[in-house]
Amino acid sequence: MTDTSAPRRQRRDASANRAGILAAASQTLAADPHASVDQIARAAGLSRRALYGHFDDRTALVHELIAAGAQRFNAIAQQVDDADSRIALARLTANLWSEAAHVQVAAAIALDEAHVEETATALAPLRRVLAALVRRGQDDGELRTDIAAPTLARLIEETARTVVTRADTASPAASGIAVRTVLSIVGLSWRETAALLIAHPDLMTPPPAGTLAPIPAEEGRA
Amino acid sequence: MTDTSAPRRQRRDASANRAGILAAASQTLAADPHASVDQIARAAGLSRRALYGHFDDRTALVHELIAAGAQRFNAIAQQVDDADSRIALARLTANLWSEAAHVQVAAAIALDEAHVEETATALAPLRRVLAALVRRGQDDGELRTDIAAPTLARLIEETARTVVTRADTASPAASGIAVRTVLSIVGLSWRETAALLIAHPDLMTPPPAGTLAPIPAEEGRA
DNA sequence: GCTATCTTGCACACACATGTGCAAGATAGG
DNA sequence: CCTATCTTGCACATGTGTGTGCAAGATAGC
Repeated sequence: MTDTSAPRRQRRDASANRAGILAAASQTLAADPHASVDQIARAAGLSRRALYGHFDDRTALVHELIAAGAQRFNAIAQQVDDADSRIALARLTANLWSEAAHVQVAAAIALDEAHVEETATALAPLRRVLAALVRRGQDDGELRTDIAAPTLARLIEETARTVVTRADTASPAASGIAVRTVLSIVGLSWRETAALLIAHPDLMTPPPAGTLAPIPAEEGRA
Repeated sequence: MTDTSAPRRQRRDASANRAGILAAASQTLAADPHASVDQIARAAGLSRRALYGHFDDRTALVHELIAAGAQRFNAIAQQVDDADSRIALARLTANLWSEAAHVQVAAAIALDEAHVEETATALAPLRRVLAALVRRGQDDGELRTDIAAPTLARLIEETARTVVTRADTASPAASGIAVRTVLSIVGLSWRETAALLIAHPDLMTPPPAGTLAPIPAEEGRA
């Protein structure tokens, strides 16, 4: 039935509220992965009942958050293509950080027993990029070789997650710390890291807005 | 009433069961800080009801775990007194690791909203040692100075926790990875770390049993 | 201003966890 | 072997979270 005379469109405030719920959930769950549906709804300025009008399930809501976060994660991973694995790693971290507000949720939820598996599959592309990066870096003698590639990759991931999850996103110095931490894990001394960052000043100044975020800027709400 | 003719002593199996509950709780909560009392009791081979015969509260049980873990933590911290802060840090990590089975709980619980504050105060001595160590190391030019002391101390702590919490304790290589990770965070290159570990082979072979655990086998209860 | 859409608040039913009371059974230990 | 101690299983009250149904009210949008 191609119902040309559709009874009526979806109201605009409805989709705005839906987006608001996602934003609120992102914030709330990043702080506490076990936050209740009521907490999320309240944070979005809606009632719990209204939330269930937009999402079938609590898990449906979480699914959507993970999907969105993973998409950003993976998109960032695809963009990195520096010849030097150390630069690539640094850029990956820095770019990832610039999206910290959007990915903190995924990072936090990744620790939740109930959704580990889902986040794992969602982040598979990023994992592949990282694994390849580490392997290549070790072959080229740029990264440490005293730790096996898979272990090192995992270590980078866990460390990065820790920094992203438990850092003050607001602080301007945080980005630098994240990058330095990853490069440390990968085997560089802090002076080597400093030299590398001076040689590549673009690492600390993320690409102009738009380049990194192909996802339409979701308009903010109250 | 100094009741000389005490009705009867506490049975021996009772205290054994109490210890069993603590051990089970340690294991279970390390894996999932939100594990139910029933899960813990079952893991100890007892009924939920029996557990409440040994502990007033769920929190009472957690309290005891945190206290025991923190005591081990802090005892280890006190023993480290190397002149070189890098060696001290490495030894601290290695010794801490040798008690990993006992401290994983505290590390896991430390992330739980409900008990952060308690673990924070319980681990205060360790934090002080670490803070002093970092400050001294920076003054002596042994540790990186591009990150402020408090931040670096926090970074070390978070990283160590991550490794302790999310590593395969069984693997013999894990200890080495933990030490290398901490030294990396602190600013050393992986080759510097390797050289340091070769120069101090005692770091990778923890002191003989008994040296590290001055805690007397906790006898009977209150 | 009419109406379909959205939100709200209240009512449930259900599941799960905590903590307690009590009677009946097992058992360590004198 | 006797008995105080311990464990067990059940029932119960309480609290919290999830998901749904329904009627009444607000409001966007034609």
